[in-house]
Amino acid sequence: MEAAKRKRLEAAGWSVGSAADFLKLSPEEADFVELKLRLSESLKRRRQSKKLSQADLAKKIKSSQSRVAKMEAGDPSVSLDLLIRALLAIGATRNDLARVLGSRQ
Amino acid sequence: MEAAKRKRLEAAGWSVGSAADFLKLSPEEADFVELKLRLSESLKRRRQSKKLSQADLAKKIKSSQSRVAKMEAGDPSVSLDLLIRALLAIGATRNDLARVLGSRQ
DNA sequence: TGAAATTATGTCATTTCTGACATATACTTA
DNA sequence: TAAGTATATGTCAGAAATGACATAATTTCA
Repeated sequence: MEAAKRKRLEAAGWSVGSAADFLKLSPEEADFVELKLRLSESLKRRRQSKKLSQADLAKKIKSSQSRVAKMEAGDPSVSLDLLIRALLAIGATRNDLARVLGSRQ
Repeated sequence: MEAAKRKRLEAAGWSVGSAADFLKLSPEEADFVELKLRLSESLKRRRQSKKLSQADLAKKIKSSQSRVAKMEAGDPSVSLDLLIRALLAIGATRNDLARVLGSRQ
C-alpha cells in the first residue's frame, strides 16, 4: 500500500513530492517504484488508446478486471512480471518498454 | 524449465536457434523470455565486472548464492522483479535497464 | 434524472516465488 | 594431485502474487 497510497493522496489534492520523499526509500527502492509506476501508467494509456475496457484486457491476458485495475493503480500486490506481460499482450514491443523505463520524458 | 533448458542444451553443444523456435512460443512469450535472458546476462556481466562472487551479491540483496546462480542462469523460477531489484542493487540505473531491453545491438 | 457500463476496493484459496539449505560440479592454484 | 573457492542444481517450508469473486464507487449517456 505504498505507491498506491501516494497516488490516492495526490488525487485527493495532497500534491506530494516524489515517492522517494514521501516514503523513505533508498535510491534503488525509489527506482523500482518509479519503474512500476511508469509501466502501470503506460499500460493504462495503451489500453485506453485501444478502446479496451479493463475487462477486455483481463480476458486477453487471462486475468480479471479487478487485477487489471490494480495493475493500473500501481498496487504493490502487482508484480513487474504481470505488468510487462500485460504490456506485451496489448502490443508493446521491447523497444516500447525500453522507452518507458528510460529517462527521456 | 524452459529457457534454462535451452541454455543447458546450448552449453552442451546443441546450438539451438532462438528460444521462440525451440519451444513453441507466442511472440509475446518469446519477448518475455528474451527480456529475462537479457537481464540475467546483464546481471552476470555487471557482477563479474565488479569482481563480486555470487555469494557477495546474494548478501547485498539479502538473498542466497543459489538464487543468484538461478538468476544468472535464466531459471524460470526467478521473477523479473528479483532480476531488476538485483540489477538496481549493483548500481544499474533505469537508463541502463532501458538499454538492456532495447533492441540496438 | 437513472440505468448500464466501467472502474475501484477488499477478501481469499490456490499458485508461484523465495531464501535457505545440502550437496554436486567446476575452477584455481599451490 | 589436493585443498580451497566459486558456481550449479535440487528440494522445501514459508512468503508473496494470482485469479476470481462480491460489491462499492464512478462514469457514460439517453
